[in-house]
Parts: sequence; C-alpha cells; structure tokens
Amino acid sequence: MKMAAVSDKKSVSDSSTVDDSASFTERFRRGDLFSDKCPSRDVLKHITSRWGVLILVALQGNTLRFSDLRRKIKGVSEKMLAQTLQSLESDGFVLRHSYPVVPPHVEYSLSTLGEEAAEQVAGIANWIEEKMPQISEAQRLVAEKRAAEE
Amino acid sequence: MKMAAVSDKKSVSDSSTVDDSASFTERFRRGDLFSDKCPSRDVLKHITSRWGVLILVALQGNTLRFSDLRRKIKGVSEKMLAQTLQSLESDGFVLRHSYPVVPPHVEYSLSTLGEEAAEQVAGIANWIEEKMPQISEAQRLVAEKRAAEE
DNA sequence: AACGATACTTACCTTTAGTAAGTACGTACA
DNA sequence: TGTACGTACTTACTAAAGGTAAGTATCGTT
Repeated sequence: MKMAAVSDKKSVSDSSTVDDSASFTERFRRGDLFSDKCPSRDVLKHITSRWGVLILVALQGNTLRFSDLRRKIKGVSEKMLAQTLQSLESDGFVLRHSYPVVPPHVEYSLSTLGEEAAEQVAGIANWIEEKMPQISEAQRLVAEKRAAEE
Repeated sequence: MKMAAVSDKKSVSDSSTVDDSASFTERFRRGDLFSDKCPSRDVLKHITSRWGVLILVALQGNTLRFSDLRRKIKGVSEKMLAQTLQSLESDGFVLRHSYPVVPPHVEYSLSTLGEEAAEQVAGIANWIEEKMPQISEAQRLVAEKRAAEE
C-alpha cells in the first residue's frame, strides 16, 4: 500500500502556500486574518464573540439601555454584557452615552462603523435563523452516519 | 435632579419587549438567536468561534488537508483545528474524506450548506480586512478620548 | 424599613482554550 | 542503523476565559 495512490494527484490545493510578497507591516495595515498576531484577529474576536454578535444585531438601527440589552439578549450575564460592550466601544463600534442622573441612565448605540459591522453579522444571524431547520436536519444525518460507521 | 429628565422620553426603544406570540417550539424550529437555550445559539457559536470563521473562509471553494489548514491558518493548534473541524462537521458544514493510506491522508471541504455559511462569514472577514485602517483609527480616537476624560 | 430599579464591579468557581508531548507508520538522509 | 521528518490526530497539563452570585451607591415605591 503506497501513499502515492492519493498524493500523486499532486496536492489538492496550492492555496496553502504563503503569500510572502507583502511586508509584515503592510500585511498588518490592511488586515490579514490568516496572519498570526495581526490586530485584525482581535477585532474579529470581539465582533464574533458569543455576545458581540448579539449585541451588534440588537443595537442595529436603535438605541438601547444596558438593562434593555440584558433583557433582550436572553442568558447574557451583566458581567459579560458590560465586558463585551466595552470591547466593542474600544473598537469604535459602539457609542456609550451616559446621563448623570440617579439611578444611572446609559444609552448604547452603534457608530457608522458599528452599523456596517452589524450588517455583516446580521447576515450570519439571519442566515442561521432561516436555515435552522435544514441545519438541524444536516446534524441529524451526520449523527446517523457516524453511528452507522461504528 | 429627577431622572424624569431623560426617561420621560418614554423609553428610547420598545424592542426590548419580548415577542411571546410564538410558542417555544416554534421559536426553536425557526431559530431565534435572542432566545436562551435555542439550538441556533450553538450553531452560531461553532460558526463564529475563533477558528471556525477562519476554517470556513479557508475552505471556501477549495479542498484542503489537515496540515494545509494548519499551515494556512497561522497560530492554530492541532488540537483546536481538529476540535473545530469536528464541530463544523457535526453541523454538516464540513465534509471529511479520509483515504486509508499511510501516512494518513484526509481531505476537508465544504458542503452546500457550508459554502453558504462561508459566504456569510467571508462577508465579515473581508469587511474587517478592508476596514482595518479605519478601525485602527477609531480605536486610537476612543483611547485618546478616554485618556482625556481622566 | 425592606424592596426594586439603575449600571456596573468584584470574588469565586467552572469551562474552555492553548502548549507540549505521545501515537503509529513509513520515507529519506547520513 | 539510527535519527529526523511527515501524516492526522489524541491526551495530559496549565493558562485564560466565561459564568454565578453577591456587593455598590442612590433614589422611589410600598
């Protein structure tokens, strides 16, 4: 049994070869998500974090208070909500406006950049919600297939 | 100073009110990401996981081997790559084809559903890469503003 | 006088992610 | 002939992240 049988097809893809043409700094200025240590990785992490996606979608087109978000996004803890809002604010996606009244009143909304980001994640969110029945079906089929193979 | 000053505007948004019209099961069949314990949350978690996004984008339109992916996606550990591939396979997004040769040869590609998912996440990925300069600038401005407020 | 609401923070514990090494088998090189 | 390398993983162990519950300050309501 020689490994040649398959690998003779000369590697299915060449896309694994790295693009070393651009300099480090250039690859970091214009983000390259495949590059390790590129700052765009952190932005991706913030946007696609468990609660980041939901916060962006929730704030899309409207202004909400902290507690509004907490109630809307079921299951989020106050700690994680605060933490995620802060990271999104640091990236310039979320705007925080606090009124110096008591009890505290803080409003959250999206910046222009945030609205754009929200549109992107809303794409995933809507797609998942739409395709959920098909996904469930696919999950069932895979599980079935795995069980049969054993 | 009465809190009325702001809250008199009668709550900035009513979208925090929950839609209880649909039954539990109906809200779960057609996914509702704002609902706690809805299975769509798990799918979202898999797709938007740190390495899930990159795997989907990397496999978009092509077939790659395990080690191709490891090389392409800089910084991913073998453990996380294997784990993430498995969860994406369980959801029916990634297809795994293994040839019984030695050394092992396994090819990964996307299912139809996976390609659709990849399109969505590629949207975010491309957007971040394009807008990275602006995001960096926004980050700088926020940091500056914060420093000035203290 | 206790409770609820506001927007958080903090201590603690659990779950997850990351690191490094091990596995099985074969090829190439010195 | 022995050592390193390549394949696709898994398995301990540790570091980091996430989740839970309670605390903070202040006021209005009950």
